[in-house]
Amino acid sequence: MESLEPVNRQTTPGLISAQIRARILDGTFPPGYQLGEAKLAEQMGVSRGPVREALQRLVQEGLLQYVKNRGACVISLGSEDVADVYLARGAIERAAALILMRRGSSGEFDELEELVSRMSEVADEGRWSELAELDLGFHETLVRLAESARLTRMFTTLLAETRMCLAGLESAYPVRKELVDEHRSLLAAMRGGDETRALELVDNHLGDAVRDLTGSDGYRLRSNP
Amino acid sequence: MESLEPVNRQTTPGLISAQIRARILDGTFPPGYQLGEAKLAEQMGVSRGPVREALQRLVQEGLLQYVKNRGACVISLGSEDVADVYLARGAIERAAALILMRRGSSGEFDELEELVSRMSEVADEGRWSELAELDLGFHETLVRLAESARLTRMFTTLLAETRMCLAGLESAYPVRKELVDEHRSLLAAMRGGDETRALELVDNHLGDAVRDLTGSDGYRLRSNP
DNA sequence: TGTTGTAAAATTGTCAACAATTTCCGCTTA
DNA sequence: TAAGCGGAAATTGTTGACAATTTTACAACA
Repeated sequence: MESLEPVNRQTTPGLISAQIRARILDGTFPPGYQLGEAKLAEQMGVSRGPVREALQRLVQEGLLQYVKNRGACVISLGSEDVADVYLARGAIERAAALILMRRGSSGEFDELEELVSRMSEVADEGRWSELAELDLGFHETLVRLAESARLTRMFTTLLAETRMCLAGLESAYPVRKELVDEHRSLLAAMRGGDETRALELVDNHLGDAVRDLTGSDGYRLRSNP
Repeated sequence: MESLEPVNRQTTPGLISAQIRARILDGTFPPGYQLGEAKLAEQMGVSRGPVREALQRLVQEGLLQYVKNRGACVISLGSEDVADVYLARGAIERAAALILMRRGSSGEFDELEELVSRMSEVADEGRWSELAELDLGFHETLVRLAESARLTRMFTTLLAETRMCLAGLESAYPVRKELVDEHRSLLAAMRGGDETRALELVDNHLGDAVRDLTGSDGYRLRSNP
């Protein structure tokens, strides 16, 4: 017998927070921007209650900062924060990679393979913004495939913060030539079951990203000599 | 000149959520218990607004579940959830251990040494509940010493969920004889800079905990043969 | 007896108004 | 001119009331 999916309508604060989140990530609300409850409420045609709830949700996600009696404003991530975001991503992604490798079912990797192929195409044609999106998609998929509710939950927040890091750059996304190759070789290492190498590649990949974003090397997880 | 600490008065929702959190963790509000906003508000002498905000905060922490139009109730963690909590803890704690080992300054470990000593004392005298608290304290300290805001933030939630797992057991905390030794040898491995062994010990330690909590082995990160 | 429809009760969702706090601006004063 | 001091304006925090939804209870009916 077919199981029926439960209907889940969106809640009002959910819709509101989704809109604000999108505005933050696409740069409409830049870092430091102060979000007045009354203004937002009027613009969206609701009262301040649901808006407050939405803002608080975004604070928990790490996209907004709340100061008592002074409201919410978009966080601005310094280079230390960028390094910390990628450090935390490393923790989650290493665990996800380990789970996939030790699970054994190699069919899991096909979805990742597909993404790498598309990255390769897109990179050849110089569509950099799409490449950036596929890059994030690869990592998001990696964690999702691990099928851990908590790893996924934590990574969702980190992914949003990563987009903040990228949006913070006025310049274009600093795409490296090696980006596609790095994903390809990571995938190969995972397929081959070479745990040590796979974890090393995850670290290096994220470390490279931090170096590109911050200009210096603030990443704290260099491999030992 | 002495630096003056900024005064940070607690916000009302903060106080409320702290109280409710304590009630959940000490078992006053058992898993599945439904939390009515009006009742809580009356008991604490505030209106429903701040209570809603507090509840939402606890939902984000993973202690409550929210169903649209039906309010919040305390989550009940099945054995799958227990395994997932410890899996996620493994991800964070492995990263923290790596950071500490690669940082080099061995003075960091003294605080952990102190905790292990106290664990040993307490275990000899059979004060099990204190031992359980020190156990959690060890892991909390391990992550805090890594000085990563995001690792700490994520671990706080996982620690609360761990306490939920422990509170869910009507029986006493299943303390193992090996508990103290496991911490001691982990600390030794970290001091010695033996990364592979340290990570393995973290995995085994958490895996053992899951086995004791669920009765079966639901932990997904066994070491390879 | 078991199911269906309906109304009452209880609970959550939303709103608008009021209180408390902070910020901003012009005035005074040395 | 610059610092200090109100007071007004703006913003957040909290409240109580009302609307919408869900649950529960109970009667009608096959």
